[in-house]
Formats: sequence, C-alpha cells, structure tokens
Amino acid sequence: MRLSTRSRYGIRLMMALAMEESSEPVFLKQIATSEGISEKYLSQIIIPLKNSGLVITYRGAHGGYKLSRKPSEINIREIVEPLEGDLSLVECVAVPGSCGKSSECVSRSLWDEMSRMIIDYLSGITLADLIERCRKISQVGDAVNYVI
Amino acid sequence: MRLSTRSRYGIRLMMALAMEESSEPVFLKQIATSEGISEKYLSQIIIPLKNSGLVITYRGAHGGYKLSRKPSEINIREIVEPLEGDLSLVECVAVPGSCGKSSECVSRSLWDEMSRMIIDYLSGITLADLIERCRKISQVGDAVNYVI
DNA sequence: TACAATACCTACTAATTTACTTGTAATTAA
DNA sequence: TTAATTACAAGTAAATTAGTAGGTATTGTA
Repeated sequence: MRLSTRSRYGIRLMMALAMEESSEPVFLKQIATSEGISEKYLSQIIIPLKNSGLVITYRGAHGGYKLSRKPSEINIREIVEPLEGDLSLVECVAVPGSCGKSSECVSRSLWDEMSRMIIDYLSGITLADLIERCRKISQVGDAVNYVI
Repeated sequence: MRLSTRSRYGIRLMMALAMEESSEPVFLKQIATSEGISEKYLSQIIIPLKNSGLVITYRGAHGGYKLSRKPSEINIREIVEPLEGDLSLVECVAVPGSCGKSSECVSRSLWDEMSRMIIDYLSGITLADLIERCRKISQVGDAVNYVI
C-alpha cells in the first residue's frame, strides 16, 4: 500500500512550480535537474496534471510550465488523484458493481470510510500549506533552499 | 494505492473465525469453501497471522484454527500489518535513512501524518466492531447469514 | 499400527504494475 | 532556419501480486 513515485514526484514538481518567483514559465529540464529526477519521466508525469487543468503549458522555445492557480487554491488531492488514479483502497468502493455483495459487505464499509478519510485529508492540504512548512523548516534548519 | 487481496482475505478469514460459535477449532477448508477463496491461498495468508499470535493452530486430524483472543481484543491493524507489511505510505516514513533529506523533507511530513492517520484508524476498529456491523446489516437486510 | 484428515513448507508461475528509457514529432522564439 | 522546448508513442527490466502445485509433518480414530 505504498504511494507511487509518480505521486511523490508530482508533488515535488508542483512544489517547484509553486515556489517559482518569476512570472515566466519554468522549463521541465530545470526542475528535473534541481530535483534530480529524469526529465523524460517528469514529462510523463506532468501530462495528467496538465489535463486536470492544474498547470498551463507553453510549447516551443522558451516554453515551459506554470501553475494555473495560486498555490493556496491547489490541494494535494488534486495532484495525487490524476497521478495515482482512483484513490479508493479497494475497487468495490469506487465501483460497487465489481462485487456482488457490496451493498451488504462489512469490510467494504471499512474501506469506504478509510478511503474517504484519506481523500479528505489530502483535500485539506494545499500547496501553500506545504510551502509554509518549508519556510518553517528552513528557518529552524538555517537552510538556504527549501527542501521538497 | 490499493489494498492487497491478502489483507482483504485475511480480514474475512479472521471474521469467519470470530463468528464461529463452537469452541472447536475451524478447518481452513470450511472457511475457504464458505468464503469462496482458494484453500491453498488462505493457508499462506494465515501463516503471518499465526506468527503474530492472533490465531492458535491445531495440527493433525480434527485440527484447525482458533482466535487466540476475544474479537473485541483484536484490532484491524493487527491483522492488516503482518499481511500488508509495513503500513507507511512511503519507505522513508518507516526508514528515515532511505533518503538523505528525510529530516528536512516537507513531503515526508505529509506522508508521515497520513500514515499515522491510517494506522490509528485501523487500530481503533476491532473484529467485534465489524461483527456488530454485520448484525446491523443482517437485521436491516433480513439476511440469514452475515456477509463479510 | 494404518489411515485419513488436517496443518505446514517450498517452489513455481502467469499476469500486472512500476519506474523508468528511447525515439520521434510538433511547436515556437530568436 | 535553427535550437529549444513540449507532446506523443512505444518499449522494457524489475518487482509485485495473486495465486497454483506438490510434497511433508502431525495427530485423532478405527
């Protein structure tokens, strides 16, 4: 029940975009380098994020990516869900028909509650919250750069 | 981020043991048949549960399995953890050394909180709670047998 | 003691998923 | 026109999942 690297890299990617000061779009290459992640892999990961409307892309030379909204208006669920796929812990939570007994199933009620809890938790945290955490850590740790 | 069938079957297995009325041990074959799960597969699943001390086994003819404690004293985390392995969402939550930056990592704080939330949730629900849910569902649905 | 029923152990396997890599096409600023 | 960038499509090695298969050990009963 581990989170995929796609989701984790996706969050780091979005954090990197969120922490960009200038209004210019950011090259993926730049993020890939600073985060130490394969650019090609990142370019696959950013597609669902673009399709969900979280990032705006600029093609061609001097192209790049920008967030479509303010970090305070993007929550973590919005990032994780398109990357991870459906967030329910068991298929029958999302697709009741996938198991004949789902309407009367006790275990299902458990996974349903738990999936909901996870989704609510992720929905309640925004990119801005994460950046705020970064700031705090940086102050304490005396670090120059944020650590994502 | 789906739960494995091992965990799900494991819970159904433990529920079946918990709902056994007689004090005699239950054959795996019986549970396998009533739950529609391969007996061989169940026999693999029950081993970690035995090793964690949740079930007592009786070998030989008329052998079988019994819960080692009352259903009210067995929580779901205890069942899921040995079957699923470490429940943290990201390796670095359980093994900080697995990533150099873990002490200052913002994402990690997220996964740490979330893993804790999941574990706390599972710890708070016992087999007896699940049986109670079964009873309620059975009353409403007019069903003769519990549905796990 | 022999037998049948049970749990226990080890190994194998097909299918799926994961975490990428590789290659090429399309787009655009300079 | 060129170089830099995103976009798209395909392949792939390793790991994981969800089992199956087959034999061994133990024990109550006839």
